Amino acid sequence: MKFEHIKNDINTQARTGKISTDHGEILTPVFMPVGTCGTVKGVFHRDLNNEVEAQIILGNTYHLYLRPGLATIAEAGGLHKFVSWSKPVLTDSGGYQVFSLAANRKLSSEGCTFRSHIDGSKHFFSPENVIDTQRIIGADIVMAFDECPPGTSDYKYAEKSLTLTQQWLERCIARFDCTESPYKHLQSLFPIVQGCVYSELRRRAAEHAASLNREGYAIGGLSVGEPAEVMYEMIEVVNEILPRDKPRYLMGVGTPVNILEGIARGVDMFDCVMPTRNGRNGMLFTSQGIVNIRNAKWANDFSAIDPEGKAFVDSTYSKAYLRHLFMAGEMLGAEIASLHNLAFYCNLTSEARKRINEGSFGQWKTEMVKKLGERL
RNA sequence: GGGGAUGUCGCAUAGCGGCAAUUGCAACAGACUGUAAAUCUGUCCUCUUCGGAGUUCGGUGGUUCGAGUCCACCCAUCCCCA
Repeated sequence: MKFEHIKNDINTQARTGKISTDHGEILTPVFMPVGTCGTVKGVFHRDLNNEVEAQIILGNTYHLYLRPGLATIAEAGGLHKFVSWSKPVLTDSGGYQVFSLAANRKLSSEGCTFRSHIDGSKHFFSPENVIDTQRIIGADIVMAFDECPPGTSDYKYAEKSLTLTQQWLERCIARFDCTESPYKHLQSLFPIVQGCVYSELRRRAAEHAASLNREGYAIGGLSVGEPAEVMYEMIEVVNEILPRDKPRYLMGVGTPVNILEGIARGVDMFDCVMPTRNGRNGMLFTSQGIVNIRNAKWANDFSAIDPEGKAFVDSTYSKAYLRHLFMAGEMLGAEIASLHNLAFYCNLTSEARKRINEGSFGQWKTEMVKKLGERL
């Protein structure tokens, strides 16, 4: 993997760049649709390519390991082939599931024992086997195995958690560097900077990660319950330290405004379930702000879903029709909303790239944040 | 004409002397940030200063401290036999 720095914004820390992988190039800043179980829920790959213009999608180690299982993925020749996606893939390590499925797991310095949410079966993840698993899945970008503490954690717990994450990171790297892709394409390992909401811990984590000299870095453990302002502050602290010539990935974030604020602080990569999950639940991110399409006020609004939207669904279908689909429980509604939201997100980052390259990012960002509303 | 059954908050249901009244659906609103989510939460007779207050279970009377629940008559609907 190679990262080429293209342009720095004049007024902010925003920058554009190009990541080159064996499965193609990624222009940054980029939004990466989440495809946890080998599918971006409700969206055809064809539409991810042509309508959303997704450059890379995510998969999840925990979910794919449990189902369909590594044997199937290996026999298929890796995840790309299994799911018929020829562009880059990034896999999350399962660290987030250690957090979100906390009730079913037991942490130790060795790793994490957990019970499957599918059938209750018992499993064990260690930094080593999580790397091996991601090798088999064949992700272009592989994430370190980390612990993602809640945003409300106290300093003591956050520090302890960070120490564990750092130990796991070194083990991940050791394993990664003595193994190779079974499919002969290059893979890269990104460390994850933790440290909760504590600047001191974030600095410590960023310095440690930076010293390990990897091809890219992630900022994890944000947007997990802390106020947005605190998240922005943590991004600033970390990006001050992370090397400028490597891509920075803010994990799991966020709202359109979060993304713009992240870009302004030097973040290059984002992923979030919001466009798909909220879309399935009837919430649209549009150029005119938030639309809860199930609200009665749209019942007879025959205007386009988003007059400024780039995806075909935006101009093809009306708000009234989309509301009807949701009220009737028709699955096409969720599909249209997911496609629209993803296109909105990817168009937002695409526009950000254009503005940064033109030198007008700062002003545009301020206007967009105002337009999209404080809620976002 | 004779016999039987049933009427509860939009619809459907529960309710068998202490009830503003069960549950489902519908409706209305909210939440969702490295996906255990096509999910979840709240409201859903009227008014409310969220403490309550006022009117309800086809209708009218009655029994009772107390009636959606028991009794009488009436009205409506459905079924069966003529």
